[in-house]
Amino acid sequence: MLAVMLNSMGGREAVGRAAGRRLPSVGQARRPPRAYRYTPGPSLPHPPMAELPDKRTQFIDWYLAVVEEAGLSDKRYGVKGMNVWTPYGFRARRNLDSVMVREIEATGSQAVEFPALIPETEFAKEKEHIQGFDSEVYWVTKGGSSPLDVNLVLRPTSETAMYPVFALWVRSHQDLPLNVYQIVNTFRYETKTTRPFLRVREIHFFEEHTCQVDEAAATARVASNLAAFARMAEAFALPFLAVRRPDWDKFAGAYYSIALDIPLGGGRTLQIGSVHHYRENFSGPYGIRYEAVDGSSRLVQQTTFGLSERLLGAILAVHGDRKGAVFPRAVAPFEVVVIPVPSSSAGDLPQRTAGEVAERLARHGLRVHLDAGPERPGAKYYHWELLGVPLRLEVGAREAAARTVTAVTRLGLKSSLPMDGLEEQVVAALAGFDRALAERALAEFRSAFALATSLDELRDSAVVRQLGWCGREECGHRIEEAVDGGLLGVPEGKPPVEAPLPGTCIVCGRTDGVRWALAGRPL
RNA sequence: GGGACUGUGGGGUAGCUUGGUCCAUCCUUCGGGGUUCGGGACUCCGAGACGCCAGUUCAAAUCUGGCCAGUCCCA
Repeated sequence: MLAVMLNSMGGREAVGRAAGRRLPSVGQARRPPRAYRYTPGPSLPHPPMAELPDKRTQFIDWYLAVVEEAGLSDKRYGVKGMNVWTPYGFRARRNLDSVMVREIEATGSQAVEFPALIPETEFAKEKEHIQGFDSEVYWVTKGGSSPLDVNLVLRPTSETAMYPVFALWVRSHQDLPLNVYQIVNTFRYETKTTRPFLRVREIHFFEEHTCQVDEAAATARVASNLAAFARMAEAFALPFLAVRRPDWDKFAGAYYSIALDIPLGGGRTLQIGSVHHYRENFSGPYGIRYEAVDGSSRLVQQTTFGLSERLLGAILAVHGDRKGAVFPRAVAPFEVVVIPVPSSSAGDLPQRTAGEVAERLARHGLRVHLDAGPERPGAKYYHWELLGVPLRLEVGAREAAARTVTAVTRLGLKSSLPMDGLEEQVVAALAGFDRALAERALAEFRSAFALATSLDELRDSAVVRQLGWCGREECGHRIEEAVDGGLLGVPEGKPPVEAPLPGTCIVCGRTDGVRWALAGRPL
């Protein structure tokens, strides 16, 4: 793993500084974040207060500003697409991973870890696969100064690393199903502009690979993966679509691919994961066979399930707002921040009480941070809102006198919680926050789709279009041309816009085999 | 893969056309002190940069070349 947690940096809880760059600190003095100015120009004598670009009209500027200002990733590392995970960003990632691990292991999958280097000879065994990845792999061709006899590929994904070994592991039907996953870094020589979390060259990758006894079992595994992802997405308050990609857009080597897509507004979409059915496309070339109950030798049927830190980008993109990041409880680096509100007459009472509150909540198992820094409370409010903490607790003289704390969620819901039973009240407030966040996201999700009945409607569309498609490739390409994007494919299950089945293909007007399909512009 | 552009303290910038005014401007930031503190305080003192390597020149942030990095457009 190249991701290294920065620790033992000296100073009391000083996790806020790395490599000379000021990071959002966790345990030390805070200052208001510097003003963000998104239109280049001469400095003003009095710069405006920190203000983010408008999310709707300048999405990518807004996104980059949030990632930078909230200190989630440091993109100043000198290699394109390879960014540094900061202490704060790493906390989010670890929480994200733990949800993925929890849900995939609930389906009986086991963690493994395969090497990062793959011999060219293995990499080349599946023809479509190598064609799909040929242009974006990193090669290791030398050991020291000597050229290698067999060049090595730095894994862009791990099929070709795992499957030769699977062939050794799988002997009998009793070895099946084989369900294993790993969370590792993979490498792709991305040529487009890279973006923190959304498009990187070193990918923090979750990949499950399975071998099944037959086609029906593999199909069931695909369904199980989709269900597991639905549970993850619920934890992230992230509405999504499972869409079967058209043949020309499936994963290199797959029999079919189901993509997990989210709308980003403005007709744009983001693929945050995928589940693939390989059938025997890989088990053939790699010789993954088993002896069946009847004594015959058969090839296994394979599936994979892939996710990455794009999920983190998606969470930022979907939930973030004009004040900055908004994290659902499951991924929030801190679920609660406690802020003492000093006053001249109260002495150290606010600090003391805030400390006690933080300690009680931490003992209750919550990820809590006490911001005891010297800044004024208002500055701290803005700071932690930018960083996306779900719940803020304010403790001042008023609260101390009334035996309460003031609670404000990141969505602005304010309440007064009694000190007695505070732990339960805080947990309830967090649950309420998650629900409100999910509702807000769902409302946005619903408004991101609309039906289209003619190709003209696809042009310059500000929503993702749901349309009738006959399934023919030539019609698909006409659709892609019209939206200036992609035919995402046919949604699994109910389409986003509830409507009776379409009568005709939007392109050719044919009536046979017509289904709802989605078209948008992938980010 | 092809093309265009850019690189000045931690972040953002002025200066570059016409080399000398620059031991480099301003805001922010960072360190220290003091007064403050219920939604981004103020003040005093201090710190920090011309992407890298060559070249031209009496003199280079400024001109030239190569490299590295980044951004945008096209395939």
